[in-house]
Amino acid sequence: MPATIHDVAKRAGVGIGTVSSVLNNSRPVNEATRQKVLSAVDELDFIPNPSGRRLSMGKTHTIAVVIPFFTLASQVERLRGVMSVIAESDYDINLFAVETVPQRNRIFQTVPRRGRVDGLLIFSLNPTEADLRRIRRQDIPTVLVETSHPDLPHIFLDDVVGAQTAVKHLIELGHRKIGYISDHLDDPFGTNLSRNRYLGYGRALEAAGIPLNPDYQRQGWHSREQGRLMTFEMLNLPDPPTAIFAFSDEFALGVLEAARDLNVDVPGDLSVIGYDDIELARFVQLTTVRQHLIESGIQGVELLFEAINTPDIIPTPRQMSTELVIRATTAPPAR
Amino acid sequence: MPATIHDVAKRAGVGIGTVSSVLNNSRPVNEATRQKVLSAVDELDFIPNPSGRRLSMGKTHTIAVVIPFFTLASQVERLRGVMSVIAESDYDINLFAVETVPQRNRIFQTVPRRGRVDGLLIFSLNPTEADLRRIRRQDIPTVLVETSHPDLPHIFLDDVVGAQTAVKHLIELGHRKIGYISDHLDDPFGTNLSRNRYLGYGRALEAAGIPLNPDYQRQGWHSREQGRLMTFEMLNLPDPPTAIFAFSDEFALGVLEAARDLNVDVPGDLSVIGYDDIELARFVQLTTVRQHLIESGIQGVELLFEAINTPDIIPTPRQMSTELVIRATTAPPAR
DNA sequence: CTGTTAGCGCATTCAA
DNA sequence: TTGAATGCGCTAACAG
Repeated sequence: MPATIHDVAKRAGVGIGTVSSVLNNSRPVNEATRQKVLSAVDELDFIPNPSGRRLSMGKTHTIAVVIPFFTLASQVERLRGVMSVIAESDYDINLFAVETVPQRNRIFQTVPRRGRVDGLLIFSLNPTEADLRRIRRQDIPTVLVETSHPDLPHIFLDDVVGAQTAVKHLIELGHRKIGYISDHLDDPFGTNLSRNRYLGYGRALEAAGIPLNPDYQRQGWHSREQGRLMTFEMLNLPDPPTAIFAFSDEFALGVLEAARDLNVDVPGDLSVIGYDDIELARFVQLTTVRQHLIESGIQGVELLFEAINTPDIIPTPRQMSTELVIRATTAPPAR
Repeated sequence: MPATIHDVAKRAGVGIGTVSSVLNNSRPVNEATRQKVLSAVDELDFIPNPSGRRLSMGKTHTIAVVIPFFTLASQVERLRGVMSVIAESDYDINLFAVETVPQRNRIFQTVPRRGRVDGLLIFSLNPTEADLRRIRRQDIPTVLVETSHPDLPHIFLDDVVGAQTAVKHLIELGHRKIGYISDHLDDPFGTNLSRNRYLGYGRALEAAGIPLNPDYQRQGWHSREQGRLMTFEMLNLPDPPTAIFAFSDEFALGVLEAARDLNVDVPGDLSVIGYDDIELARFVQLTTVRQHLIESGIQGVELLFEAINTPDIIPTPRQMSTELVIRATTAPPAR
């Protein structure tokens, strides 16, 4: 039904090679015939069929973006960064949201394929050794964002230091009873985000000579609601913490919600600090650790384009800074 | 580099037709050869090249989702609904974010093509007559969400009624000075969302015999910040409104922010009502008009799949209800 | 400068 | 039940 290159060629009275040449500027064409072709293209509203093109060129002009926890604002902001640079390019973007482990495995097995996509942008997930073998064998450019691997270009964010900074801030304010609310330390996806931030938390406490208190640690599935529930438990302890460091802003919002429900004043009776600095954090005046989410998405695609355009060269990973943003949810403890 | 169907055929000692048959169950195959093929597939980690497949079958197994204002939480929630059903299907999803008018036009011109995608899901945007002609000529299934067109299947949301309900609520509380903060009534994308909600606003006022006051209307670009600025202006009026109906929750958040900055008590001195019921609305206890965002995304794809699977039949549009959700930002006026 | 042809990887028909 | 041949729409090499 749609016009093909043959239709255009016939209408312009030329061969298909000429049409292709005009469209791709792949070889010089006489200006007169060039115009004939162009008007035929216009009249037929012709646009080359991408599948034909891909098959012939061996490139898909498509990149896949793999995103776990798509419900989280932080992931969406990263994606936003990606979209902004994709829009300026002539690449298409294939979106893969992963919510379950089987889904994750299926995606890692089927998506990184030459002929399917030209590159892979993976958020927050660690490829297994098997995944890596496939990626290497298929020789498909792959960039990690918010995780890292020695063999793969990536946008690195130092979670350990980020978390440490946050907790150090609380300690400097005078807190000694500091809770940590997070995702499961060994999450089913093999992510090490929770663990790294936990490490930073531990180091900050250790540096201040504060022993770890298991009561002050809770883990649950990513969500504001879970954050709220865990906070309830923690605040109902006989000796509740005076401050809570949340794994993410999402969790931190749940903490704030719980505090509100329990009439616990923030930051008077409870200091709260989040992680990510999603847009909303500013709105609720949440003290948090900024991740430059949008920028991480932008740099991720940039790195990926580099990898795609310079085969045999693995772009050097980039490290992105993380910084404490002090707003209105942290203060010295009541006494 | 990646294995092709020929590699598999050779390794299994069969013809490529047989391999294809096994993979697609397209014709009966002897169990023994079937097993030979299957193990060859396994050993070579073979997955058919989508481009070859698409070219041969004339279907892409891909749908495009066109999303304006991707920065808005409401749009992301819709997309979330879409992703949840896509994940269960064997379709790929191509994402197109539109932020500018030229971008919009380019996308409408190049994306709705057979051979490019099997279907089109459009959020919040109205196709022009020219767009429609192309869609028809290319015979490409297209579903509209949050807008409507008599010739296209769509998920319809009655903005006029939704807005009217919201403003009626304010009037019933006793308000007579009610502001409307929105996107531009004639937005450059040709959307009529702002205008429809404005219509509902006007009708509610009219029904109560309250004259329209131009001072109580402000328009600006979608964003919390714009909402904040417009609210500043409005609250600085000699005779400021006692209630504000915002075009979206996003704007409403800006209103709340402005009120907070000006020390105007909500809902004591100012009632605020939004539109959409994004997840965040519940968190800030915003009274709003619920849109069932996620569900609208889900139903949108469902309709699209229907359209794809039953050619020649245009699925009947679906109407989704809209409902007032009263929370903590609305109350009777101070005096 | 331009027309013709081969081949990209696959599904599918036609023979056998 | 299966192998070989054809064509999907395109780019690029080849031949003029």
